[in-house]
Amino acid sequence: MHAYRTHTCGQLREEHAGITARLSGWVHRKRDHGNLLFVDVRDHFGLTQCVIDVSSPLFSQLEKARPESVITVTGTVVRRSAETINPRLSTGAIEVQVNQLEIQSIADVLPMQVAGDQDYPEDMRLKYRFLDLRREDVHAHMMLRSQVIAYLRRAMMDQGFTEFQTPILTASSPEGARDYLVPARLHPGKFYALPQAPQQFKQLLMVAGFDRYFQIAPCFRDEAGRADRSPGEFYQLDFEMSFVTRDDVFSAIEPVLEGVFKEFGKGRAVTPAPFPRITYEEAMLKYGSDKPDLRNPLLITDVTEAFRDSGFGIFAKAIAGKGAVVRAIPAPRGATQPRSWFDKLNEWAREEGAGGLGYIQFAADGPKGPIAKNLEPERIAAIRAAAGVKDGDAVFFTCDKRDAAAKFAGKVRTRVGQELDLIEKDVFKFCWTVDFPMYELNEETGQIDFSHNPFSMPRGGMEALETMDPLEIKADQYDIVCNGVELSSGAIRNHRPDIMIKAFGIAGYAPEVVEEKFGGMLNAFRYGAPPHGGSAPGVDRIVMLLADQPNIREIILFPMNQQAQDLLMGAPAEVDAARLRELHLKLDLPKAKS
RNA sequence: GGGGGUGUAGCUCAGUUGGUUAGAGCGUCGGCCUGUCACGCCGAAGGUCGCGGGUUCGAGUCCCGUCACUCCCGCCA
Repeated sequence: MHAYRTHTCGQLREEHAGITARLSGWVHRKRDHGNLLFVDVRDHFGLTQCVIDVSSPLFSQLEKARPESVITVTGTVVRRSAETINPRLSTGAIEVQVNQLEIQSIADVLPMQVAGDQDYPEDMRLKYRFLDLRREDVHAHMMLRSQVIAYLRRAMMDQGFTEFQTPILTASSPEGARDYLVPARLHPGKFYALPQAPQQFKQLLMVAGFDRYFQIAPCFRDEAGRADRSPGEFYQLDFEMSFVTRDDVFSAIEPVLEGVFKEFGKGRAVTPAPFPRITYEEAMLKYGSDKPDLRNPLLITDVTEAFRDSGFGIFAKAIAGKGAVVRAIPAPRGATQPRSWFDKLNEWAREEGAGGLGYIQFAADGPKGPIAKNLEPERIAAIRAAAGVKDGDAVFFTCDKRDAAAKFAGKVRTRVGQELDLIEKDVFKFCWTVDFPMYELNEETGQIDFSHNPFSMPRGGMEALETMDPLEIKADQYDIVCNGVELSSGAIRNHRPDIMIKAFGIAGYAPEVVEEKFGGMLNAFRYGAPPHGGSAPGVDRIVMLLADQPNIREIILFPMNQQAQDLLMGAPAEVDAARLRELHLKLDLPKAKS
């Protein structure tokens, strides 16, 4: 039995001419001239053209091998004549003249082609993922993913982090998303939960004195998918550090992120560390989002005062009545856009659920548009100054309660930036969003709720909790954002039981409840806990950005569809009655739809 | 849970105000072809037009319902 191959399909060059080589791989494409047959043999490494003519007894055998059959060919490597060299192929200077052939695996007629760049429906690609993964682009994305993860591991170790595996079968988390549950056979009626993140474990590792931990961590959440969000499971670069301030966390992770985007960004510019820091408040005002896309040069400004008690009744009434605010979004050169452009955006605004989208055009012969007619000239001048626009520009307005106006202004900013082609290209722009509010007012209940992570340290610690208006307290919490994509959120954690009980008290939790729900963590913090903090950038998101893919399934090997089904393996699936009995489970299914 | 889009050959799609036998490209199968590399040329097979109901002399086309996929909202500390 000989070896399957002497070379890979991406290996042979002109200097190999004259030798005998054996290649194994898939029949990528055949070009059958009747008496002369070219076969491109493909493997993980590349493509090599093999050639055989009708005088060979193997000719008809090879002619019959369908695309994607697996074959081994042996033959002489020959230099191609000058006019037949294929410069687009790394092996294009040579070809292999076949004199032995083995067919290892015959392929049936394919449900989807591997060669070529035809699009296929998502569900077919997932069902035949093994074929899809053979395709050049998809294959390359998975290699990129692997290389990114290898780089992240090295970079984190270089920063002094140690990788640990934390449990997969663990306890249900009391807050956050829906857990995936696993029935515990040995404990009837009880369940394990899959971790939504190794949050508590990594904090325990800090208490245990490991100083700097990281993990390419699988995370499980039973929530709906999105194009950019995998349903079910995803991976984070989870890390945590002891004895650190926010600045220490930033300076540890910034070089890792800058490095991975430089290494795999194909020459695209990357924000150099240190990344800009934007407070949550500033982000909501200027960018209309807590994840600002800094590639977009447009900045939102507040122009509420220019409309207060003004002649433009709709806004003036909203300001006086429900305390609305007005935000201005500049549209450079917008004054020269036709009426239809504004109508189109206005229609879009209505589809987005806004009342409409007001605007002023600053034309050479004066302000124009429905708002300008009803607004005093000095007010228009004030808007113009505030928004920082000049003749020839336009300004859009959103008017609503503070949060809604800010968020919609953010959408307008994005839309106008796209419409006017203002978004910078071929660049990765990073920033930190910092100082998230610790609490927010629940509009339905009137109660004060945690705004994000209840385990973050409030900025100002116990003193802030005791003296400040809860809605004014900031958490020492931060998001890392790249091109408007939230890569992760992190925090300096609250490692003090007294501050934690106080913090939960403000959100309406009695001390006994906190003890009952988070006793494990609290207990650990009572025996000497270092101040600590960390974050967890999403690996899938990083690879998506690097691969420039809008859909997360393009960069995951075996993704589930939006309904959280694995079409290839047939998961989830029913289990037989014996298994259910063993687990002490009885099904109580919803009535089938008739 | 809610909203939008899509659904015609194995795949990508076209299909006119509702009209007679529903088309093209890729793929498959057969024939021809000794320098192609998306080989070329000739031919063939392949369709319950997602499914169900309705309107109509007549439905791929219009209406209602339903299912599937996809995108978005909710959700995702």
